[in-house]
Amino acid sequence: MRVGRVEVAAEGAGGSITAVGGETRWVDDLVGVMRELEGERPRWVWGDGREFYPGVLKADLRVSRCHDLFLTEGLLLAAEGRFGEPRSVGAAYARLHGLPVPGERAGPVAGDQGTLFETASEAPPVPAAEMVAEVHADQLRRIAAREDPARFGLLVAAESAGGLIAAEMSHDGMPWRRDAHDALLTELLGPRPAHGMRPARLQHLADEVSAAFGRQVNPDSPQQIVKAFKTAGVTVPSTRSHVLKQVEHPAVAPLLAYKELARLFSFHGWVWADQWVHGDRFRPEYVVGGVVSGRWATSGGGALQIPKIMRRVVVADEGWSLVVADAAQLEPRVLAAMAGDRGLAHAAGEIDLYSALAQSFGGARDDAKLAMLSAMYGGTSGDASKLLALMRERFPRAYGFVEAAAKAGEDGKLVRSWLGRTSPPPSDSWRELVSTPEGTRAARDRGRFTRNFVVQATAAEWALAMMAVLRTRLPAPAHLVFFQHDEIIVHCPAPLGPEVAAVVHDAAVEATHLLFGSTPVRIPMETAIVSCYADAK
DNA sequence: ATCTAACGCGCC
DNA sequence: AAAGGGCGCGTTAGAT
Repeated sequence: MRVGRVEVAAEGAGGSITAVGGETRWVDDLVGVMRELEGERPRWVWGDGREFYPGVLKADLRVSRCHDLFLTEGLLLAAEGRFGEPRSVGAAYARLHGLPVPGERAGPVAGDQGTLFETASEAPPVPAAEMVAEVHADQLRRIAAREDPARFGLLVAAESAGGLIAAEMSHDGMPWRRDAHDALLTELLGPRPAHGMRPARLQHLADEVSAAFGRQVNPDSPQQIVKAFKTAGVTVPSTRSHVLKQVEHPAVAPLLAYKELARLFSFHGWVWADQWVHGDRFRPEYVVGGVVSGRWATSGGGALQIPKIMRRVVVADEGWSLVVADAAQLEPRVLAAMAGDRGLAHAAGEIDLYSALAQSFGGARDDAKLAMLSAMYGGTSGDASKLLALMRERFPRAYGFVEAAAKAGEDGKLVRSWLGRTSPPPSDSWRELVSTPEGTRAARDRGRFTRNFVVQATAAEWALAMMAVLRTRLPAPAHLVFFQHDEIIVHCPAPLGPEVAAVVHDAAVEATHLLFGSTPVRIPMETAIVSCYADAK
């Protein structure tokens, strides 16, 4: 069903609302009016979902789809080679009208007070509805002007859906059993210590380290550790755990144990839980498109770095289940589809891509995997060069695809994902460095970045498309509670588990079709219906 | 007192 | 000879 776009701008409790092409109305209860209109499933157009949508959720309304001007502006600016310019509606409007751009870091202005910056700190004094309307119209024009407007439009829709999902996941929270978390910490570290103190187990390990060195050493200080080892006659280049594992010294064992537990204590300990877990729900702050490749980042809570050992405290509510699903071997499958490499696509039609690859190689699965990863990451270590030669021979189009991306990067050019997300340009200092004799290293570094960018960014947009589809098809009250690059968790009443798993499967198929049309490549999701996250795979 | 860089390691 | 892409974030240690 084709339905219209409706622009909204909140101002206090009320706001303005405009069916595109029609009159702008002021309404005192914006969310109430939106609730009535949502039945027609319009695409809501708003400035910045991070500000706008949480209030809508608090009022218990969820919308089907939106066009997020802030997120879209970021995609467009990057595609236009203007990476990093301010993305707010106010900034976009100011650019349209040649006004000072809020948030812009302009060059220093001559003055007798040293460094002054010409910055418009606030949006232009124009009604929000007017800014939304003009920026929206401008964005639609710029999307239409892209090389492939249909693909870019899909990217915009997927990114905007990501904005909805991120807000909803923060709103709903991920099940997180505070009592189980506390028990786990106590088991590993000892009881919760007083503020500013080490837990008993950590203090014990720290004392062991000092005893082994025969003097007081702070195990949190790499400098002190390196010095202490030197005094003991052992020279270490760093205190990374894989380095220390090679060292024979009585301090090593307690030190490694200390480092592991200290990280748990400070990153995901009691203080962390006090801040981020409430009512047995973990509510992190996601940053949609926070990584240049389009992956999400977090601005708090470290949701994308939760140690695996913590999975045991993620437990479904009584009578509910977690449907845990991840897209296995997503990046090589995406590469196969993008590059149109028939051989690789054939292998990517199998459940275990690397095994299929190994057959084609006539080698071991591990070799095939290393070859694939080296091609995507630009690695050349160990046996990789031999394997890469084989890769080039057997899968010339896939190999050529990532090589071309690497070459473009080395030449300082931009690269784009399948749907048109664009890499940042190299910095001025990079350009200077690359033109010098010592510049080859910098060029190769950027080549590796752009080589990986095309694959990682396309994988990220596949995941966004998959979630966007999934979100609209989930049977109520099932809802997404977690997303980590290629993995999702849905929380649902237990009887709905199998249906949700089926919907996840369908969403993956649909996303593959949306991006790549007809392709032999399959991007399957492995799903598990569990009550505890730790029980998945 | 506050900011920043480096380190190191958790996740994909 | 070795070598890989992307992040967040707590701690230390040095700079301001």
